[in-house]
Amino acid sequence: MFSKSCEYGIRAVIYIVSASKNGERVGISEICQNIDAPEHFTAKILQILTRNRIVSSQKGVHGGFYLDDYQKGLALIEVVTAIDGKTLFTGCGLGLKQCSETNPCPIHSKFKSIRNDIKKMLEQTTIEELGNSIKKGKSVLKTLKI
Amino acid sequence: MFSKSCEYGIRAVIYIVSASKNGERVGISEICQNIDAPEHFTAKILQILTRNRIVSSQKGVHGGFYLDDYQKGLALIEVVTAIDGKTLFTGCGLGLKQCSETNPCPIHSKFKSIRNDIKKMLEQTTIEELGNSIKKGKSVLKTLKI
DNA sequence: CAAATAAAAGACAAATTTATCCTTTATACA
DNA sequence: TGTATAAAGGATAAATTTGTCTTTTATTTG
Ligand code: FES
Ligand code: FES
Repeated sequence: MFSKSCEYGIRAVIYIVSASKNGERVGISEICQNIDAPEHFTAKILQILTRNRIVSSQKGVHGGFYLDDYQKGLALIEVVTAIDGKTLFTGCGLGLKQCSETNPCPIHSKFKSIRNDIKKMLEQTTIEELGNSIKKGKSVLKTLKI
Repeated sequence: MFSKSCEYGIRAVIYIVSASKNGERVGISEICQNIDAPEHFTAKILQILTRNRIVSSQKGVHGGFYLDDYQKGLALIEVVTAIDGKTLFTGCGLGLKQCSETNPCPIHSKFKSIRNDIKKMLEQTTIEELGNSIKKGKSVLKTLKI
């Protein structure tokens, strides 16, 4: 569904929101420990999100990553499109060069419906909402004991 | 969503069903020309499907691939699981080592719902049904002019 | 200003997926 | 029976994704 990069990216932003009380910044090593992701690789993904103004960052002492109020309200789809692009929402389910209404593949109609459901879900879900779920202990960002 | 292998595999079986009138066999090169897929690679995917008894094959003169009546009635999910496994239907949307009801990730509930929709769709769609759509000219298996 | 800190960036490496080529095996049919 | 045919299978290669390591840049703080 999502690429590994995207999975790490989503987990990272959710962790940042859930962990940074009153504008505190969260370092990359703390993030990766808590979401069980490779540090340098995840750092690169956060660079993408920072360039796309989905997360904020600060270098130097007491630096780290954080989300401002506007960014917290962003929907998950912003994170996904920044990392994986929009192929998931526009591409053909059978890999035809382009999804088309006039020359559809055999599963076009059924696939389109699912594709739209995914899009809708990602549009309706905010980063903050998921962060709150973590804060409340209602969900986790890494599998506990293997 | 699906791997390239799976996309080729699905398109191949649909083409075979749509093209083999009265039990005729279809050769790999004909298949690949009509679904716009790499020949040797697709051949390997059809080997997997043949080993899993989702398609039938015959070596030698007048040999090729075909589906018997039972196979035509198989649902698309058989093709997908044979090639991509069942991760799409059981795995965590955020890539946690395992999807769990008791320790869910923040999007578990919403993702599970979509995952089930995909599964249901693939269970309810038969290969034959999609082949008929091609036969009737209602859909295509490759993008015409680029 | 100098030192310490942490993200940004670039280069490289491993792993996986996708793709190609060549040989072997089974089958039909002349 | 032997030859042509087409799938099966094995080995290899290219491309992409994922992961690691090192250097550079920006920022804070003393
Ligand atoms: S053409 Fe395949 S999903 Fe639209
Ligand atoms: S735990 Fe993530 S989808 Fe179930």
